[in-house]
Amino acid sequence: MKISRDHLADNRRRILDAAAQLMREEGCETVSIADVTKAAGLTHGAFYNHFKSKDDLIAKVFEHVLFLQDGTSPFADLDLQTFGQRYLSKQQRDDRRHGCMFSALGSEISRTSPETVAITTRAVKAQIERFSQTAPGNSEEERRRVAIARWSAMIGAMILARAVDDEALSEELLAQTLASFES
Amino acid sequence: MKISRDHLADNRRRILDAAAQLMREEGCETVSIADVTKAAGLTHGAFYNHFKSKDDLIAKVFEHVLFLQDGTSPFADLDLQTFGQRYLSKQQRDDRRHGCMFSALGSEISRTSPETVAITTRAVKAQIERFSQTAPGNSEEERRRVAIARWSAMIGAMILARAVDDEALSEELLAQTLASFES
DNA sequence: TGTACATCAGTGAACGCGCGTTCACTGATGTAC
DNA sequence: TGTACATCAGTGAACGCGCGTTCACTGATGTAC
Repeated sequence: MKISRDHLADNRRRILDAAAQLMREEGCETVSIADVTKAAGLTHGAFYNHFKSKDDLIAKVFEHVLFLQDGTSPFADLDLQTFGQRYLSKQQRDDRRHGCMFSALGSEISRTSPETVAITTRAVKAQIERFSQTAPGNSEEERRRVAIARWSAMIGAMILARAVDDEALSEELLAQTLASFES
Repeated sequence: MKISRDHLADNRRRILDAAAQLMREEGCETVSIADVTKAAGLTHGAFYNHFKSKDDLIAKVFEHVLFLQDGTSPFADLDLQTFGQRYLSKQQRDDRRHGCMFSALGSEISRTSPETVAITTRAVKAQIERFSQTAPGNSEEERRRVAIARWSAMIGAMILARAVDDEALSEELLAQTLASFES
């Protein structure tokens, strides 16, 4: 059956939202198109009216989360230090579905399509430039260095904190990384 | 056909080596048992004489790389600063097959079996304790904090460096993270 | 040391299953008059 | 405004394919005498 144009755009957005959440939780490749369309309230056949392929969906999910959805994110306008405080928290660690793409899918990105890597590259550049503006330091170069090093530490610490089954160690990884930003 | 005991142990080791390399390159789940056994010079049926399941293989690969293979690794006995210099290099970035498990598979670890997560947890603890011994700082607590923060930054920077298609940016991510350790 | 036999790791066909993708069909929506 | 028709997004059966896993069979190895 044909549906209204509002519903069409809505269905596309629901597929993207569902895919963005499921992929962060289960991994890009592990999630199936049937899982995604079911979570969006559709059947799998509808998928190809919106996306060319699964690879295309992955690229569009990265674009959706890293650029289009950015305005609605509670992390959008934070300075580097406040971002770090919110990021290196138990809530973020335990909420993969709505968390950072880089800690949830980081090591999978280099295995995705060139399109996805290109979108990721733009996002990394933009994020570093944003963080450089509020990073501490006496020169532009130093602020950029601090922005890169601290953002890298956040991502690495979050990945390690999620990869261990020892709650005390997991919290220590987050807390000590945050504490190292005080200097 | 039956084979000698030397060959049996050798075949198991070759399966583990092949799996360790292929998984770091293509991801734990993406690699198939047929791929692994073929790379080890066997057929897929031989696999179940050595491992209970694919999940079992993944756990044994982590154990193999993180503990058993450790003595042969060129990174085994380095102090934190030298480790960082070797780690944050283009060679490491471009050689996923033989590189760090955490940057190659980091965001997949939390989706693996409890056995694999337990092995990873032991490895993270051991690595932090090792790095704490050579990290700079005036107290044991401070050295441990620096060890955690710098190791996290290495892993995050390597993941980002592999996730972008801009060579200059990629090298900057590695170099600036290493430069931030100079303080 | 030589022989006869039991052992068991490797082989490759076969299994059920879920995957990504296709497509004929449906029927509500949008449009032309 | 009302009617007749064209459009096209969603449905669900169907496709080929590769996956993890099983198993009867093979034949070199290890062992008992």
